[in-house]
Amino acid sequence: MFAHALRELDDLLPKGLVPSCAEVGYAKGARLFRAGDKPRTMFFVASGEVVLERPGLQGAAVILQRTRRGFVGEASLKSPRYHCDGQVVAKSKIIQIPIAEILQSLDTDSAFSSRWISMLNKEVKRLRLQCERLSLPRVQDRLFHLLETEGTDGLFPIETGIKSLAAELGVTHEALYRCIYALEKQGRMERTQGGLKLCPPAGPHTPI
Amino acid sequence: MFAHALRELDDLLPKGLVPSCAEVGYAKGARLFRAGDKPRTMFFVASGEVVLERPGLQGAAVILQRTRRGFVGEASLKSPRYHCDGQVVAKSKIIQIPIAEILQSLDTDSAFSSRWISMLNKEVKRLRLQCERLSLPRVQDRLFHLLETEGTDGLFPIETGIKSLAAELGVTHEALYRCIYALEKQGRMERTQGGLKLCPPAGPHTPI
DNA sequence: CGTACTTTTGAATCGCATCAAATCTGGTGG
DNA sequence: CCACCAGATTTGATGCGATTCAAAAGTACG
Repeated sequence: MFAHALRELDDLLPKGLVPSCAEVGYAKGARLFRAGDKPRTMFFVASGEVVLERPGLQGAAVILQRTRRGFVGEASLKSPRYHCDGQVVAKSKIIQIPIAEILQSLDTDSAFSSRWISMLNKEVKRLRLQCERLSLPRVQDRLFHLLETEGTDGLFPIETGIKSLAAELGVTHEALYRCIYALEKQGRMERTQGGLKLCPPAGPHTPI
Repeated sequence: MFAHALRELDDLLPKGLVPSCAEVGYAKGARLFRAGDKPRTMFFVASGEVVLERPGLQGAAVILQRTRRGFVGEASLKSPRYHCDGQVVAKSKIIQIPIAEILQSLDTDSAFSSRWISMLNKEVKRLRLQCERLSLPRVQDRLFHLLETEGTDGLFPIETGIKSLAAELGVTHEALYRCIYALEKQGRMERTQGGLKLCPPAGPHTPI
């Protein structure tokens, strides 16, 4: 059994697989794996932050994925070796699940296989939303898009602080702060206890 | 059997399922489905462009996904109803596959199930890359990221024109054009016949 | 040969990144 | 309990780069 926050893992994995999992703490700067390594365990970031990166042709590192919560590189589930490095960039707690056992369960447990597909479906959906969001040129539009798609009734909880939210929106925290302030002043948004709330647009002729 | 471009569908689907598929042409403006409809067929965009959208709280439509090639809303595979509209925004050819048959095959054909998972894995990988790309603030960085991650040896084919590429990068076509021009002038990139090519950085001390 | 679309170029404006720094916060050890 | 430190939050000033609007030139297609 994992902590409350990890209910999703509990619900996803077959009961028999849970005992094989381990929750490991990592310090900032640790490395989960290197390019070339053979994938043996699947990593699920419970808290903290992990990036997958590899050196680019232009010298600078190219970031392939940045995860603050969720699986890292499920796509390597069936790869013989990693094509990138897995770096821990903030103090993290990470659940490790043996890949061999996952693969075997996927083959033999069709209910698990079905849940796994559902999980991937949800992930695909979420990522597409995020892509559309990041395509919006202005911070304000990205924020509205976030609240409208990920919030519940225009209410969106901020778990990990504005800075982290800004990173998710692909903007600087300064820009996000100023955007929120401006929207508050216009009465289009409210900062509530640990969250953001959308105010209904006061349409000139809102029908009853 | 589908056209050459659709080899991937041929390879993915079980043989028995292919005859149930239909390739349908759509005009710009057609609607594939509405929010509330029950999903009955899966859509695979062979050419053209489809968007999934729904009205946002702020009035304007919120785009959930924009597809020029690939599945539209696989994530609705197991949903009882659509939560958005599927609109054809450019003359398109779309393959339709009955959902019931897919679900049945997934349950009974574990090899197909495995291929389906691999397909989703690839999609997740691709989407994560795109998210990272869109998080980069400057057009130039997005372009480099694209060439380094999706290109082969720094060579990237432009199939559908600069305008479409610009949309994929989340920038205006004007900005993209100017960016390419500037990089060419600096000798860091070349426009080749129907594609872009990265020039190796002339490091001050490149070892032989 | 005209029409629709893409490509290309220009000019003006605006929003965000960037750099800097003050304030606030929680946590740590003296 | 207080002094201190690391990190997050907040505010300010500046410049760059992208959007936006406009329009010319090129191109595919019926």
